[in-house]
Amino acid sequence: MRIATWNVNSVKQRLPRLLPWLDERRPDVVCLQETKLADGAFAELLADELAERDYAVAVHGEAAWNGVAILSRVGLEDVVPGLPGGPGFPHPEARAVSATCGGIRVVSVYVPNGRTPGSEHYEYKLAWLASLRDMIAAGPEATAVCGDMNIAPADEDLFDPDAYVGQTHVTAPERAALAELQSLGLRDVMRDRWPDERVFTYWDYRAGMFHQDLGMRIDLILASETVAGRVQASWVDRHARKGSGPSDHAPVIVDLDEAPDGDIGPVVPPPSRPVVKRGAKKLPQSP
DNA sequence: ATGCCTGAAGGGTTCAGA
Repeated sequence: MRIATWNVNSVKQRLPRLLPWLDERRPDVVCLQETKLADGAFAELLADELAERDYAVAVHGEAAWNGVAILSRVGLEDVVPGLPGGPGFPHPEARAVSATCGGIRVVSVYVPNGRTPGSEHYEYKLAWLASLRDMIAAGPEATAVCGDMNIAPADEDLFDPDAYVGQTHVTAPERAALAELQSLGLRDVMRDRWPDERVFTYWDYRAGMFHQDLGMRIDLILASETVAGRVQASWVDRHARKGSGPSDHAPVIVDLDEAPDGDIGPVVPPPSRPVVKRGAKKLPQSP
């Protein structure tokens, strides 16, 4: 069973990349973020294309901003939009959707950005993460929280830690909130598999950041013990960040043993990129 | 010059993203 998560940065704009990617990677479960479409518009755009590919769909979106979805070919039950009782800004936003797929409680999340440490939006981010933790704590053991956490778990997840001092995504309260979520027994399966690898999932569109591999690892698959124990492969699909019209995020893909159809899928793929010593690369400055 | 891209909304420019 193959699970993937991808912040597509507008599913409408990403359609020419998303559909071929589904056909190439053939994930069983896909968590999408930043769909940026209301549910009706999502269905109008994608319902037929996804049905052709045997995907059932759970969407929770809004026009223009945010929006999450789960696509599944291994069942889609007990769909819950949002974080019940969770905070808003000021109103609840479409940043989470949960469903049970192939026996796993799958949650697609788009954690608030936070904008500036100490701001209202930052407090909202922390409150939102606490609410997510509460929901996961009340759920079943077999769980996978997948999505754009908007937190780099450690300095190793940044191309240049110095460039992020004082910024969101790296502050102690954000990392503590993530650690609290993980303390429920969720493992960062990507980092477990590649403990010393330079591996990023997001690269700014500007200044050729991707081509210099100046990025961050903020898209995670957090799996409970029984799920993490089934991981056969875990990688970042950097190919999806290349070429024309990419999202600024790359998908994270995890393969579990015992796919429902008995097919474990492709053999273990190569690491996301060759081992490169972490350097003190700096963001190129404008003249 | 936080706005070197990109997307979206609503107009001909602003805001958000991380």
